[in-house]
Amino acid sequence: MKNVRLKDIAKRLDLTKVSVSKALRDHSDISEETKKRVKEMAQKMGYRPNLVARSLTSKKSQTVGVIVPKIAHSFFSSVIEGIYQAALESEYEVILGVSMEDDKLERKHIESMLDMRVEGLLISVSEKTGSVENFDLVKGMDTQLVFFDRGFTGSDYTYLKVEDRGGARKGVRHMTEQGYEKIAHLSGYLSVEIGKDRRLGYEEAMSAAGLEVDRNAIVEAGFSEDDGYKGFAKLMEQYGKPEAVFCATYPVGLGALQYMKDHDMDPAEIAILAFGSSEFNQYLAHPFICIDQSTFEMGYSAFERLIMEIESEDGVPPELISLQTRILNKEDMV
Amino acid sequence: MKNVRLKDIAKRLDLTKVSVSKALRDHSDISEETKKRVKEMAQKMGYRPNLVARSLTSKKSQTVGVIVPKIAHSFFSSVIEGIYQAALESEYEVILGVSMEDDKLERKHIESMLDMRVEGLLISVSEKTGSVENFDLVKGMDTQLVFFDRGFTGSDYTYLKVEDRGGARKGVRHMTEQGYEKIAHLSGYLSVEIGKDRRLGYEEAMSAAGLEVDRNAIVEAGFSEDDGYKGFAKLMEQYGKPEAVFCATYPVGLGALQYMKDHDMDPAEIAILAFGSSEFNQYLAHPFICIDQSTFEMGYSAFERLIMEIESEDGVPPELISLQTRILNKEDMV
DNA sequence: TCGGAAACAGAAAACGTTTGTGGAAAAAAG
DNA sequence: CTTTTTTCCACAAACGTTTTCTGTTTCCGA
Repeated sequence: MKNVRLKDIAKRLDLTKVSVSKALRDHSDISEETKKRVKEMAQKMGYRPNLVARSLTSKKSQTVGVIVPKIAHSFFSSVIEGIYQAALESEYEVILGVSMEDDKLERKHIESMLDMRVEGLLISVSEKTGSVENFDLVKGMDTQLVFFDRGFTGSDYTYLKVEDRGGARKGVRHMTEQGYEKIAHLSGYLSVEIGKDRRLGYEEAMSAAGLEVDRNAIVEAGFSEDDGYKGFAKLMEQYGKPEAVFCATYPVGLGALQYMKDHDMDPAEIAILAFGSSEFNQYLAHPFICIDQSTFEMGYSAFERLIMEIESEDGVPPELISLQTRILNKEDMV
Repeated sequence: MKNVRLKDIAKRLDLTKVSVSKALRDHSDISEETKKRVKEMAQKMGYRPNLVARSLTSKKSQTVGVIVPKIAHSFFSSVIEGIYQAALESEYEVILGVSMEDDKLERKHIESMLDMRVEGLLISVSEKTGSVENFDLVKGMDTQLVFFDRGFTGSDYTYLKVEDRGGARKGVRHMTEQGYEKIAHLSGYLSVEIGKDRRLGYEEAMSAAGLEVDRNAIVEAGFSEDDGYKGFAKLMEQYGKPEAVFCATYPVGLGALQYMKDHDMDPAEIAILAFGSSEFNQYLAHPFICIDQSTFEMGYSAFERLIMEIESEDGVPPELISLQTRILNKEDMV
């Protein structure tokens, strides 16, 4: 009753394990009659195929690895949900690893996953990962690699990212169209690609609207809540109160909000436009206007793309895929 | 350079694959000298052990499966983070499956995971899973099963849950001690264990404080945001405005809050006590008082426990483990 | 100088599958 | 009837490891 193998079924039916294997997989070698007998016996004996043995012979693990910097963060958990939705519709299992923003740990995960012979890897790189060399290991193996959200533009791998520059432009234009003029910007670190791109989008939209791009209206804050808090403080000091502020990320927006609360400012007076979104947005006393990154779709598409690369016979050239953003206003909050 | 096997290393060094295998694992059969040579060659050739082959012979996959109803939900993503933290400190990889609150899908995941020969399963059951029979499959295999958060009390498996009744009691007592008297309750479904237990705790704390348990002050709402919205509406109708309301879950609290916003009520006038918590709580105009379930710890402990059961030689009796809650006030919000 | 232990390495078998080849009997075609 | 084809199944080998068993040297003490 326990740990039934093909051999055990075979013995009971006076067949060989090979025939049983074939019968279970509906191979044409086997008669309908026999197939039926085999399947019934397998059921009765509680047979469960051993996928690790199968992987060994077939050289296919039907498994992909996913590595993210963190989980308890609405952006990633939503992307992951997209990944899992796509996985569900595929025949692959998913091994998830969390790098906790650490390149050494990221590397460790890659190694284990390669050793497990995953057929593909879906990675959003850690903050600390300096270069694409961290992934050279993959080259020696029959494993496809696809980056999502955070990756390397010039690499040999497909990379799905949001269209930062265009998204920022769209968001800021939305504000100018509403009549806002004194629009400040708490940017991300300019050393990071998305920080730079979002800022470029901001500048472009301001210029396009015929508004001056005031150096003092821009503060290089960072990406976290804490960065937002400090950045907003600096902004108040060097620029004064804006009508609206474009924040590089949702958490940065939260930090700014916190500053206002702590300093008895009325959040109603300053509109916040944030890159990113959160399902909690509607509960804020004054919800942000969000440049939504369609996180779920990113996960879903990234997974689909990876499988495509795995299953393609003769290699797919790597692509840089930019996903469109959309503006979430109060009205169309979920 | 690609797909190097023990045999390949052996050939280059004029050894057998067995010796190479032993050398790499520091077996005492092999001289230090040879070990060094082997390791260097392995490194040079880019050897990566094949864990699926290893699993097959050792009958240990060093892998556990985790099944949760959903991911993009702060409760679960935080528990998962705890699980991953514990996994990191262990030698096991984690395969994650999402049941999307569906028992059929849950079952499908269990089957695949068993077929992959995971050594253990960590499950928070779906809403739809009626009985523990959904897990009978596990019995036939060498796989340990541990429930967390949602599980079955009378089963043959260890179950880690939060101490709902005591937590609710503690929370409500906290309110009565602050002087609140008209405390209403939006409960979860009473058919569900945690719904019933939290309500019992509420009633006990009210009685203990010498306050009347008013039937009209209790509405059986549910667990979601939507349930909270409707439940609060009903409460207003049948009971009127309370001084405080104890919500069965954090989302229920959000629903109630939304109702207030939609009906021009001042959220400041009604304190919300919620079972559960959220990292966004501090950004609400009037943060909830939370009965925190120490989600991270639950994930961490559940994983630890599972590994313990896997590695114990001669079976561990199943346990019902209750985790303590703690009250999060505005002051000690992170 | 002998006996025995320690150090080192190889051979064979096993883990549970799948794939490929071969072959006997039955069925179809001539 | 023979020949050919088809149907059905068995056998052997392979996937990349680890484990157990066996064997050869070397080294040491008596």
